[in-house]
Amino acid sequence: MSIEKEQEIFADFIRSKKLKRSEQRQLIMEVFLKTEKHLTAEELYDMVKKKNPSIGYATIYRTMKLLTEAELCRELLVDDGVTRYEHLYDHKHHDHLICTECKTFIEIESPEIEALQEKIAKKNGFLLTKHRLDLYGLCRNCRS
Amino acid sequence: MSIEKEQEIFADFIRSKKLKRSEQRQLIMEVFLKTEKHLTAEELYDMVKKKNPSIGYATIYRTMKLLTEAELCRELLVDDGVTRYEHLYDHKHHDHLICTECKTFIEIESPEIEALQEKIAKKNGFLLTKHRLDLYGLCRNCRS
DNA sequence: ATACCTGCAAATGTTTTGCGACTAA
DNA sequence: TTAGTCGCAAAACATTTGCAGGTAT
Repeated sequence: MSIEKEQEIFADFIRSKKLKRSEQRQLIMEVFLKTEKHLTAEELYDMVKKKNPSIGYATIYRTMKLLTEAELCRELLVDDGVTRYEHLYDHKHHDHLICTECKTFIEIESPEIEALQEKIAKKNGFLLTKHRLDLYGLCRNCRS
Repeated sequence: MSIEKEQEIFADFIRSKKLKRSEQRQLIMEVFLKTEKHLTAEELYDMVKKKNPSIGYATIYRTMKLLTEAELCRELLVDDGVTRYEHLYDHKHHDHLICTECKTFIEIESPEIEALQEKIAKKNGFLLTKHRLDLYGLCRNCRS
């Protein structure tokens, strides 16, 4: 899975905002894009630190904010109080099935649920801007 | 709407856990139960402080944990990072429609959505323990 | 040369915890 | 009397920010 398109989008974003490219941002972006997981800032920090031991937490957070702004990343807030980051580019909207034991994230999609949500919002006079559906439970392995 | 039944449940809970009754817990419980809103710890603290100015934050948090254990309260985690508390006793399971502007919470219920969730969980081999559905948007008043 | 960036440490905001004094049982 | 409880201040935790020095354009 190539990450070139995303890198290009980020480069454009940096240029359009009159920001600068930097080694650190480049590295953090690569680590994030090459890992198809829902990573926490800490996990990202640990991975990036291996390639650049002088990196600071602040740079991780600041870069992830930029990637989020550039729509390459989505911040995921789950019930354990730690923000996770997931790929957004070329990913359809989806929700999550989360194993509370091993923290596996499975992405799910349900047009039927989305339709029902719209119906409920409409009935209550709301203009829906976003939603969040997390299903928590035990995965096949952790049920035993 | 009477709160006697809930008070009785809490008294039983306290007894069964070999804890003690106290003025502070009684007061916090009353303030919580008499307010049919989704309160934050801070809001609760402010309200309780009016009746007992010496109350501390820690007592609010500790008491709300007890009420949650006693199943009189549910902790609600929404995207602004602040925990809110809502009544649980005699309240059916429900989700929320939240106005991001005025922070109005509307409780919603959808057996159809719940059924679809179970179906998705089953398909993925998950044993569902809980879920969370928040719909964010603008309410009728805030749309203008 | 002029922004912008970085790492660090300090600050933030929410929630939890340790502790000595206090109080219900 | 002996647990449990309280309020306080300090700690914990994830995240953000100010700053002085460094870097891309």
